[in-house]
Amino acid sequence: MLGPMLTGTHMTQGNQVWAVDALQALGHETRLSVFRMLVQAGPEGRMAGEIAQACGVPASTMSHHLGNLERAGLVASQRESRVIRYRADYAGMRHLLAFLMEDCCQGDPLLCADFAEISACKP
Amino acid sequence: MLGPMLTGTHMTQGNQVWAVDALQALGHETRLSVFRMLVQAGPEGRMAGEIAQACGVPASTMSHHLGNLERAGLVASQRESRVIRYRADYAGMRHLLAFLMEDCCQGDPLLCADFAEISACKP
DNA sequence: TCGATATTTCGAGAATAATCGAAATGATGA
DNA sequence: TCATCATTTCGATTATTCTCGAAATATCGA
Repeated sequence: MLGPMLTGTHMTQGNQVWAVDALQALGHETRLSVFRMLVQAGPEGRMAGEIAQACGVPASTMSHHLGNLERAGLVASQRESRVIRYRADYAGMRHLLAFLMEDCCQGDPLLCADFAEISACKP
Repeated sequence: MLGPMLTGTHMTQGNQVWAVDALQALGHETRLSVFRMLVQAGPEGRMAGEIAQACGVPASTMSHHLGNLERAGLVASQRESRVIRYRADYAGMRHLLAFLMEDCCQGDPLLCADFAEISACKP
Protein backbone atom coordinates (compact mmCIF):
# COMPACT_ATOMS: atom_id res chain seq x y z
CA MET A 1 0.00 0.00 0.00
CA LEU A 2 1.55 3.26 -1.13
CA GLY A 3 -0.92 5.49 0.62
CA PRO A 4 -1.25 9.23 0.69
CA MET A 5 1.69 11.57 0.98
CA LEU A 6 2.37 15.25 1.02
CA THR A 7 5.39 16.88 -0.49
CA GLY A 8 6.08 20.13 1.23
CA THR A 9 3.26 22.61 1.24
CA HIS A 10 2.19 21.90 -2.32
CA MET A 11 0.87 18.65 -3.64
CA THR A 12 2.16 16.93 -6.69
CA GLN A 13 0.76 15.17 -9.71
CA GLY A 14 1.15 11.91 -7.86
CA ASN A 15 -1.33 12.97 -5.26
CA GLN A 16 -3.93 13.62 -7.89
CA VAL A 17 -3.86 10.04 -9.09
CA TRP A 18 -4.14 8.87 -5.51
CA ALA A 19 -7.00 11.30 -4.89
CA VAL A 20 -8.84 9.94 -7.91
CA ASP A 21 -8.61 6.46 -6.42
CA ALA A 22 -9.82 7.66 -3.05
CA LEU A 23 -12.72 9.60 -4.53
CA GLN A 24 -13.70 6.74 -6.76
CA ALA A 25 -13.60 4.43 -3.75
CA LEU A 26 -16.01 6.71 -1.90
CA GLY A 27 -18.17 7.16 -4.99
CA HIS A 28 -20.09 3.97 -4.44
CA GLU A 29 -23.17 3.53 -2.30
CA THR A 30 -21.95 0.52 -0.34
CA ARG A 31 -18.40 1.73 0.12
CA LEU A 32 -19.45 5.19 1.26
CA SER A 33 -21.74 3.59 3.82
CA VAL A 34 -18.95 1.35 5.03
CA PHE A 35 -16.54 4.22 5.34
CA ARG A 36 -19.00 6.29 7.31
CA MET A 37 -19.80 3.30 9.50
CA LEU A 38 -16.12 2.96 10.31
CA VAL A 39 -15.73 6.66 10.96
CA GLN A 40 -18.61 6.43 13.39
CA ALA A 41 -17.20 3.29 14.95
CA GLY A 42 -14.03 5.13 15.87
CA PRO A 43 -10.78 3.41 16.93
CA GLU A 44 -12.62 0.24 17.79
CA GLY A 45 -13.50 -0.33 14.17
CA ARG A 46 -15.55 -3.32 13.05
CA MET A 47 -15.04 -6.88 11.92
CA ALA A 48 -15.29 -7.69 8.22
CA GLY A 49 -18.21 -10.06 8.71
CA GLU A 50 -20.03 -7.59 10.88
CA ILE A 51 -19.70 -4.95 8.16
CA ALA A 52 -20.94 -7.26 5.43
CA GLN A 53 -23.94 -8.29 7.47
CA ALA A 54 -24.81 -4.71 8.40
CA CYS A 55 -24.82 -3.77 4.72
CA GLY A 56 -26.63 -6.88 3.62
CA VAL A 57 -24.11 -7.97 1.00
CA PRO A 58 -22.24 -11.29 0.65
CA ALA A 59 -18.87 -11.57 2.36
CA SER A 60 -16.99 -11.90 -0.91
CA THR A 61 -18.54 -8.77 -2.33
CA MET A 62 -17.76 -6.84 0.81
CA SER A 63 -14.21 -8.12 0.79
CA HIS A 64 -13.79 -6.52 -2.61
CA HIS A 65 -15.12 -3.20 -1.39
CA LEU A 66 -12.99 -3.27 1.72
CA GLY A 67 -9.93 -4.02 -0.38
CA ASN A 68 -10.82 -1.11 -2.61
CA LEU A 69 -11.09 1.26 0.34
CA GLU A 70 -7.87 -0.08 1.82
CA ARG A 71 -5.88 0.34 -1.38
CA ALA A 72 -7.19 3.89 -1.52
CA GLY A 73 -5.74 4.54 1.93
CA LEU A 74 -9.11 5.23 3.52
CA VAL A 75 -9.32 2.24 5.84
CA ALA A 76 -6.81 -0.07 7.47
CA SER A 77 -7.15 -3.71 8.39
CA GLN A 78 -5.64 -5.78 11.15
CA ARG A 79 -5.92 -9.47 11.71
CA GLU A 80 -6.98 -10.53 15.19
CA SER A 81 -6.77 -14.27 15.42
CA ARG A 82 -9.63 -15.41 13.27
CA VAL A 83 -11.31 -12.14 12.46
CA ILE A 84 -10.11 -9.08 10.59
CA ARG A 85 -10.77 -5.69 12.07
CA TYR A 86 -11.22 -2.67 9.83
CA ARG A 87 -10.78 0.92 10.93
CA ALA A 88 -11.17 4.25 9.17
CA ASP A 89 -7.84 5.81 8.28
CA TYR A 90 -8.12 9.34 9.55
CA ALA A 91 -4.84 10.43 8.04
CA GLY A 92 -5.90 9.30 4.59
CA MET A 93 -9.18 11.13 4.94
CA ARG A 94 -7.43 14.25 6.12
CA HIS A 95 -5.08 14.20 3.14
CA LEU A 96 -7.99 13.80 0.78
CA LEU A 97 -9.84 16.74 2.29
CA ALA A 98 -6.69 18.83 2.22
CA PHE A 99 -6.21 18.00 -1.44
CA LEU A 100 -9.77 19.00 -2.26
CA MET A 101 -9.43 22.32 -0.50
CA GLU A 102 -6.09 23.18 -1.99
CA ASP A 103 -6.09 26.50 -3.79
CA CYS A 104 -9.75 26.85 -3.01
CA CYS A 105 -9.67 30.61 -2.65
CA GLN A 106 -6.51 31.74 -4.46
CA GLY A 107 -5.58 33.76 -1.42
CA ASP A 108 -8.93 35.47 -1.13
CA PRO A 109 -10.56 34.13 2.05
CA LEU A 110 -13.86 35.75 1.12
CA LEU A 111 -14.30 33.21 -1.64
CA CYS A 112 -14.49 30.28 0.72
CA ALA A 113 -15.43 31.90 3.99
CA ASP A 114 -18.09 29.26 4.44
CA PHE A 115 -15.54 26.50 4.54
CA ALA A 116 -14.33 27.71 7.91
CA GLU A 117 -17.35 26.31 9.68
CA ILE A 118 -16.90 22.83 8.29
CA SER A 119 -13.84 21.71 10.14
CA ALA A 120 -15.16 22.60 13.54
CA CYS A 121 -16.18 19.28 15.02
CA LYS A 122 -19.26 20.04 17.02
CA PRO A 123 -20.05 17.32 19.53
CA MET B 1 -30.82 19.96 -11.25
CA LEU B 2 -31.75 18.85 -7.76
CA GLY B 3 -28.48 19.83 -6.18
CA PRO B 4 -27.26 19.48 -2.63
CA MET B 5 -29.40 20.30 0.34
CA LEU B 6 -29.15 20.21 4.08
CA THR B 7 -31.96 19.34 6.42
CA GLY B 8 -31.38 20.93 9.74
CA THR B 9 -28.12 20.03 11.42
CA HIS B 10 -28.25 16.39 10.41
CA MET B 11 -28.14 15.04 6.90
CA THR B 12 -30.52 12.55 5.50
CA GLN B 13 -30.39 9.40 3.43
CA GLY B 14 -31.03 11.53 0.38
CA ASN B 15 -27.80 13.35 0.85
CA GLN B 16 -25.89 10.12 0.76
CA VAL B 17 -27.08 9.28 -2.71
CA TRP B 18 -26.20 12.76 -3.83
CA ALA B 19 -22.78 12.49 -2.17
CA VAL B 20 -22.13 9.24 -4.00
CA ASP B 21 -22.80 11.01 -7.29
CA ALA B 22 -20.54 13.90 -6.37
CA LEU B 23 -17.73 11.62 -5.24
CA GLN B 24 -18.04 9.46 -8.30
CA ALA B 25 -17.92 12.57 -10.44
CA LEU B 26 -14.67 13.60 -8.81
CA GLY B 27 -13.30 10.06 -8.96
CA HIS B 28 -12.13 10.42 -12.53
CA GLU B 29 -8.81 11.78 -13.68
CA THR B 30 -10.17 14.21 -16.26
CA ARG B 31 -13.11 15.42 -14.18
CA LEU B 32 -11.01 15.99 -11.08
CA SER B 33 -8.59 18.03 -13.17
CA VAL B 34 -11.45 20.05 -14.59
CA PHE B 35 -12.95 20.69 -11.21
CA ARG B 36 -9.64 21.84 -9.78
CA MET B 37 -9.06 24.01 -12.81
CA LEU B 38 -12.39 25.70 -12.23
CA VAL B 39 -11.71 26.12 -8.52
CA GLN B 40 -8.44 27.80 -9.41
CA ALA B 41 -10.12 29.92 -12.05
CA GLY B 42 -12.43 31.40 -9.45
CA PRO B 43 -15.62 33.34 -10.29
CA GLU B 44 -14.42 34.01 -13.79
CA GLY B 45 -14.64 30.32 -14.64
CA ARG B 46 -13.69 29.00 -18.07
CA MET B 47 -15.30 28.33 -21.44
CA ALA B 48 -16.19 24.76 -22.38
CA GLY B 49 -13.87 24.72 -25.37
CA GLU B 50 -11.04 26.20 -23.39
CA ILE B 51 -11.43 23.42 -20.81
CA ALA B 52 -11.50 20.68 -23.42
CA GLN B 53 -8.40 22.01 -25.12
CA ALA B 54 -6.52 22.40 -21.84
CA CYS B 55 -7.22 18.76 -21.01
CA GLY B 56 -6.52 17.51 -24.50
CA VAL B 57 -9.81 15.69 -24.99
CA PRO B 58 -12.44 16.07 -27.75
CA ALA B 59 -15.24 18.55 -27.14
CA SER B 60 -17.93 15.88 -27.09
CA THR B 61 -16.10 13.86 -24.46
CA MET B 62 -15.56 16.92 -22.32
CA SER B 63 -19.20 17.86 -22.67
CA HIS B 64 -20.06 14.52 -21.10
CA HIS B 65 -17.71 15.12 -18.20
CA LEU B 66 -18.96 18.65 -17.65
CA GLY B 67 -22.54 17.41 -17.66
CA ASN B 68 -21.58 14.80 -15.11
CA LEU B 69 -20.02 17.40 -12.83
CA GLU B 70 -22.98 19.70 -13.27
CA ARG B 71 -25.55 17.03 -12.43
CA ALA B 72 -23.52 16.31 -9.33
CA GLY B 73 -23.86 19.93 -8.28
CA LEU B 74 -20.14 20.61 -8.41
CA VAL B 75 -20.07 23.05 -11.31
CA ALA B 76 -22.56 25.42 -12.89
CA SER B 77 -22.87 26.55 -16.49
CA GLN B 78 -24.07 29.74 -18.07
CA ARG B 79 -24.50 30.55 -21.71
CA GLU B 80 -22.89 33.76 -22.89
CA SER B 81 -23.88 34.36 -26.48
CA ARG B 82 -21.99 31.70 -28.34
CA VAL B 83 -19.89 30.20 -25.59
CA ILE B 84 -20.78 28.43 -22.38
CA ARG B 85 -18.99 29.38 -19.21
CA TYR B 86 -18.43 26.87 -16.45
CA ARG B 87 -17.73 27.74 -12.84
CA ALA B 88 -17.00 25.68 -9.75
CA ASP B 89 -19.99 25.47 -7.42
CA TYR B 90 -18.56 26.33 -4.03
CA ALA B 91 -21.77 25.56 -2.18
CA GLY B 92 -21.91 22.08 -3.64
CA MET B 93 -18.32 21.48 -2.67
CA ARG B 94 -18.91 22.76 0.81
CA HIS B 95 -21.87 20.46 1.29
CA LEU B 96 -19.84 17.52 0.12
CA LEU B 97 -17.03 18.28 2.54
CA ALA B 98 -19.50 18.79 5.36
CA PHE B 99 -21.08 15.45 4.59
CA LEU B 100 -17.72 13.71 4.65
CA MET B 101 -16.80 15.21 7.99
CA GLU B 102 -20.11 14.51 9.63
CA ASP B 103 -19.76 12.51 12.83
CA CYS B 104 -16.05 12.35 12.28
CA CYS B 105 -15.16 12.43 15.95
CA GLN B 106 -18.28 11.32 17.80
CA GLY B 107 -17.89 14.29 20.09
CA ASP B 108 -14.28 13.63 20.88
CA PRO B 109 -12.27 16.44 19.26
CA LEU B 110 -9.04 14.61 19.97
CA LEU B 111 -9.92 12.05 17.35
CA CYS B 112 -9.83 14.52 14.53
CA ALA B 113 -7.72 17.29 15.93
CA ASP B 114 -5.72 17.29 12.73
CA PHE B 115 -8.72 18.28 10.70
CA ALA B 116 -8.66 21.72 12.25
CA GLU B 117 -5.73 22.81 10.14
CA ILE B 118 -7.36 21.91 6.86
CA SER B 119 -10.00 24.56 6.57
CA ALA B 120 -7.66 27.43 7.14
CA CYS B 121 -7.18 28.93 3.70
CA LYS B 122 -3.58 30.06 3.64
CA PRO B 123 -2.90 32.51 0.84
C1' DT C 1 -4.59 -33.72 12.68
C1' DC C 2 -9.22 -32.65 11.91
C1' DG C 3 -13.36 -29.85 11.63
C1' DA C 4 -15.25 -25.37 12.18
C1' DT C 5 -15.16 -20.42 11.42
C1' DA C 6 -13.79 -15.96 9.16
C1' DT C 7 -12.16 -13.97 5.27
C1' DT C 8 -10.10 -13.61 0.82
C1' DT C 9 -9.18 -14.93 -4.01
C1' DC C 10 -10.80 -16.78 -8.34
C1' DG C 11 -13.70 -16.78 -12.35
C1' DA C 12 -17.19 -15.45 -15.13
C1' DG C 13 -21.42 -13.05 -16.29
C1' DA C 14 -24.10 -8.65 -15.96
C1' DA C 15 -24.18 -3.82 -15.49
C1' DT C 16 -22.27 0.62 -15.98
C1' DA C 17 -19.14 4.09 -17.71
C1' DA C 18 -15.86 6.20 -21.12
C1' DT C 19 -14.80 7.51 -25.61
C1' DC C 20 -15.25 9.85 -29.91
C1' DG C 21 -16.99 10.89 -34.68
C1' DA C 22 -21.05 12.47 -36.80
C1' DA C 23 -25.14 14.95 -36.66
C1' DA C 24 -28.15 18.34 -34.27
C1' DT C 25 -28.82 22.76 -31.69
C1' DG C 26 -28.19 27.66 -30.70
C1' DA C 27 -26.19 32.11 -31.50
C1' DT C 28 -23.85 35.45 -34.35
C1' DG C 29 -22.63 38.57 -38.05
C1' DA C 30 -22.42 39.44 -43.03
C1' DT D 1 -31.03 34.08 -44.99
C1' DC D 2 -26.89 31.82 -44.86
C1' DA D 3 -22.33 30.42 -43.47
C1' DT D 4 -19.84 29.92 -39.30
C1' DC D 5 -18.59 28.89 -34.71
C1' DA D 6 -19.24 26.73 -29.99
C1' DT D 7 -21.33 23.21 -27.75
C1' DT D 8 -24.33 19.39 -27.01
C1' DT D 9 -26.74 15.08 -28.19
C1' DC D 10 -26.78 10.70 -30.53
C1' DG D 11 -25.08 6.08 -31.46
C1' DA D 12 -22.14 2.52 -31.18
C1' DT D 13 -17.87 0.46 -29.56
C1' DT D 14 -14.67 -0.51 -26.07
C1' DA D 15 -13.21 -0.64 -21.32
C1' DT D 16 -14.09 -0.92 -16.60
C1' DT D 17 -16.50 -2.09 -12.54
C1' DC D 18 -19.87 -4.81 -9.77
C1' DT D 19 -21.53 -8.96 -8.15
C1' DC D 20 -21.64 -13.44 -6.14
C1' DG D 21 -20.95 -18.52 -5.75
C1' DA D 22 -17.27 -21.70 -5.37
C1' DA D 23 -12.81 -22.71 -4.01
C1' DA D 24 -8.64 -21.41 -1.40
C1' DT D 25 -6.28 -19.57 2.83
C1' DA D 26 -5.65 -18.77 7.67
C1' DT D 27 -6.65 -19.50 12.51
C1' DC D 28 -8.31 -21.80 16.23
C1' DG D 29 -9.97 -25.56 19.55
C1' DA D 30 -10.68 -30.38 20.34
